[in-house]
Amino acid sequence: MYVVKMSQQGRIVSVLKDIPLFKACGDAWLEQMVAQAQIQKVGKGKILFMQQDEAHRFFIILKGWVKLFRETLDGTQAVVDILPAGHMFGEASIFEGDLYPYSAEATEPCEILSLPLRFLKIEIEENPKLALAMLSAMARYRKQQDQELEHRVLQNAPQRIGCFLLRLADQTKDGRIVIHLPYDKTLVASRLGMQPETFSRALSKLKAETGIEVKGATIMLDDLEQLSRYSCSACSSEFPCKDLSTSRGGKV
Amino acid sequence: MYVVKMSQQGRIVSVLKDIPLFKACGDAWLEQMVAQAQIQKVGKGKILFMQQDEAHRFFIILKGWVKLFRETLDGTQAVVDILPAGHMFGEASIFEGDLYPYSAEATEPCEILSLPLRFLKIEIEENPKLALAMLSAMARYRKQQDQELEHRVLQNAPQRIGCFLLRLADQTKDGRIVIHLPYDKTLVASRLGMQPETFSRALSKLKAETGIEVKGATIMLDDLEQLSRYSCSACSSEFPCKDLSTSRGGKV
DNA sequence: CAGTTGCCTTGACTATTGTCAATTTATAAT
DNA sequence: ATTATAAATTGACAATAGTCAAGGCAACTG
Repeated sequence: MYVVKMSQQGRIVSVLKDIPLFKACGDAWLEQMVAQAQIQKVGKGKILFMQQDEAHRFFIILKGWVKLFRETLDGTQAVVDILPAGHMFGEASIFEGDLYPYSAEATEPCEILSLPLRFLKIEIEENPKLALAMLSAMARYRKQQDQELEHRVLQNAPQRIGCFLLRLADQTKDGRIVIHLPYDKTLVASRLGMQPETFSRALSKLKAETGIEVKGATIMLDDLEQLSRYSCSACSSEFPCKDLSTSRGGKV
Repeated sequence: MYVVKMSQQGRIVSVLKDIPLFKACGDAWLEQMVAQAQIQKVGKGKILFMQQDEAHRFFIILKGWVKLFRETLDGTQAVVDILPAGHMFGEASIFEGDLYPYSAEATEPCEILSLPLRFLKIEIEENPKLALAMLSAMARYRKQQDQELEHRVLQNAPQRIGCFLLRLADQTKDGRIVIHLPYDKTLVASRLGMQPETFSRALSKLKAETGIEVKGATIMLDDLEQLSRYSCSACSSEFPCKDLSTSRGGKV
């Protein structure tokens, strides 16, 4: 872990500017923030923080994927989300009594930027624009969570996988499509709330039911309709999904 | 449905003042809001709005319980929440492109207050205090949703029922406790994401495992530990739950 | 290149939950 | 009270997902 060098500051500022939340913040504030930034390169499996830890900093992923999860005393995990580069996490603790509401772990070698929560908190209180942006972000997240819960209730394992794949694809595209799983199947399974074995069998069933081709982490479809007819029938929203972020692969 | 009479306005204002969100708003604004208020008395099963309807108003429950749900084309429902008197719903559509993100139905005869969303939206944009209060409310909701999702993954049916019961009880209290189910078992079942038959059997199992007594909608325990040992072992947070609202029975 | 490791798959079995149908119990209405 | 109506329970069975153990495959390592 190291404080950001002058030469890197430009890079960091541009990363921050790519995050919708910080559109509301002036350059002066962003630069002040970046001065407090730290970057850490971590290996696979590195725990960034544990649920209920005191939250002093929030994080932005520069490289790699991060798993957010909650776990019981006996070690069983419920995966909250798996986030790609460009995404932020840990910032919600501002509203949770300054405790992290979940644990975070690098699922592969990652580069993680961290910033002090205190400054964010103050700025939210003092900059109404940022407060509004934060509201939008929270609302978007809320929508995703509602949908996630719905999927767990209404979709079975093969349908959830189909839905997951559809959301990885460019839904405006017609015709043949190739999808790459963004991370290990085991991880995808946990992200979808099922066991690896169930995932494997469910993917086979999806293959049998829809005729998709599976080759390792690569999935090929003749067209999206092949999947959407199977998966989206058990969803309250119709295809194409209206809530997809530009950076696909993780919830915003 | 009727516009609120002068004689009722005082009552409405005091209802609004009991909602944490509106602590941030001045009396003048509240009265202006109340002038636009409507009250409707509705029978059981009345649909207040459907998912994806254009959202012009948000609602506050004066009497009765309201079910929020999402449903697929074939009519299968995923219950998002079931709210008691004093709670607000439909306000999140401000951030969802002015469409309701779920459907709402009265689960029994209800008295429902509705207010224009437009004014709320404007006030949120202009009153930073309200924006911050809204953020807190959203954060609280988010926490609940995260926990809900976790419970669905980590707890089985009897454990979820036990958890539901614990959250109805006064968790500071020691010794013998009597709990009343706030609504039909069928509804509780849907709230917990299971079939009525599963609920019935799961409750029997809970009874067998923990020794609670069940008599219709009344449940008696010797002490909370009886339940918490059974249910909370499959939860990432420890007992007692720190996130309970004062008005128990529904999520805040 | 052999050997190790981790990921993925498969089989056999169990546990949990859902479905359908029948019945009992509770509630409300006349 | 008597009936109509809805809610809850129960049994028999099916579907879905989880568990445990074994084997296969591929990537990395020395």
